Order: sequence, then structure tokens, then C-alpha cells
Amino acid sequence: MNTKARAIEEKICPLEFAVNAISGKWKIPIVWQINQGHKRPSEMLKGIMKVDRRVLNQQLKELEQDGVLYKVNYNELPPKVEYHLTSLGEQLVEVLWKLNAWGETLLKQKETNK
Amino acid sequence: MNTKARAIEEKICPLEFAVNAISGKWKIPIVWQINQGHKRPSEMLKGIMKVDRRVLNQQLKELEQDGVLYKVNYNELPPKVEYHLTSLGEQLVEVLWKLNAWGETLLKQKETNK
DNA sequence: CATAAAAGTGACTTTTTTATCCCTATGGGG
DNA sequence: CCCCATAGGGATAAAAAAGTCACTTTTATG
Repeated sequence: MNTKARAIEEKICPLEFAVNAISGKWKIPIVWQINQGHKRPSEMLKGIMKVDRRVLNQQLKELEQDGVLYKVNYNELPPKVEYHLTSLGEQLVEVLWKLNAWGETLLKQKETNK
Repeated sequence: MNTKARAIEEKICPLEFAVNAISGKWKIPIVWQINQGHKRPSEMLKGIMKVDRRVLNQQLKELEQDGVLYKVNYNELPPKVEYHLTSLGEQLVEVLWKLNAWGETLLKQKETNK
């Protein structure tokens, strides 16, 4: 049995798992921002993301727990921390590029159907 | 400027667009189910998805509006309709396989960290 | 004549997710 | 001294999403 057939028999679990990990309004934007080099929370907030600190922290924590990010605490004052992509996080970015490409197709189609 | 760099300058729009289109608890499961041949709402409900008819219809409608699905109404009685994947929907399935593969990696890692 | 099958929706409730506000801690600049 | 930046969390409010229930339509079946 090939991979696809097996996955279907096993009732979509890995996909469900993946979706759970990236569900959250700001999770994909966060991963995207970090991938662009905005690793400090304060940097992310100065960027395009209009998200509250509280909420940002929640989502960062979940991404960390899922192994997508890891945190580096410099133990300085004023505080300085950085969030980096793990290997898993970098693999996610590759998937996000595919999704981005699909989004481009989606946009093109919307324009066509105007 | 290459595609990636341009996308970054344009502030992630296509990705945001894509995420919007698939956001919804049952949208990915629906696309998945249809891809497996369960095209009628009643079939989907008999499957693994414990979703209410009301909610199923809402999400089907949105997927249809976004051009991921198209609906075939047989105009029979009792009613018979089918939802099929559009070309865009089939392209989405390809992305979902990538996401599924990422989910497998995620699962493996969870098991390792037990 | 009651019931089932099938797709669909309006009105409403519950649950989940996000957002807001205020608090902590610490050292430096004015 | 007071305020700033910086990261973080508790309590709570608001918004969004999902779920529930009751109803419709039409034909066939018992």
C-alpha cells in the first residue's frame, strides 16, 4: 500500500494534526515574520501584525510547544528574547510557500470572475 | 526580483487569501472527503465527520463561493446534489498532501519527545 | 395517512477564540 | 523621581464560530 492509500485508511490524522498546529489567527503570520528575520516580539508588533501582546505571547507559546519555534532568552535588561524557526518550522515554511502559490491562483481567479 | 522577494514586499497577501479560504473547522475535511469520492452531503455525514447539517452547508457554500467546489444539482426527488472539486480544489488537495506530510513529521517528533 | 429520505434555512444558544486592560519586573535617561 | 522599553501574565469582555432545534419541500413506501 502506498503512502496516500495508507493515510486515507488511517483517517487523515497527520493532516488533522498539522491543521491543529497552525490554527490560530496569528500563527502563520508569526512564522512568516520570523522567517523574514523579525525574531523579537517587539519587532513583530512594529510590523504589519496588528495583534495585542497578550495574544502574540499565547500563540508564540503554542508554536513553541508544538516544536515549530524555539526561544532564546538573552537574560538582559531590558528583556531580550528571540524566537527562531526549528527544522520543523522551516519545513512548515516550505509548505506555506505552496499555500501561497495556491493563493495566487485563487486571486487570479477572483480577478477573472469580476 | 524573484517571486519570493516580491511576495514578501507585497505583504503576504496571497497566503493570507489562501488561509482565509480554508479557515473553518470542516473545510479541509470536506475537501478531503470529496477527494475520496464522498460527494453527497449525506455521504459526508455518514462518514467520520461529526458535523451538523447546518454547519456543513455553510462551509460547502463558502467553498463553492471561493471556487474550490462546484455543485451539481440533479433536480430529483428526493433531492440529490453532488459537490465536486474544481481545478482549484484539486490544486488545493496537492497542497494538503504537503501539509499532511508535514503533519507526519510533527507526529514523529511528538513521539520522540515522549 | 404516517413515515422516511434528502437538501436546505431561520432563529437561537453555546463554545471557542481574540481582544482589552491592568498588573509585574528592571535598569537607564531626562 | 518619573517614565521609557522590554517581556510576560491574570482577569475579564467582546467577537466570531460552531452547534442545536425546528421547520420546509416532494415522492415513494408500508
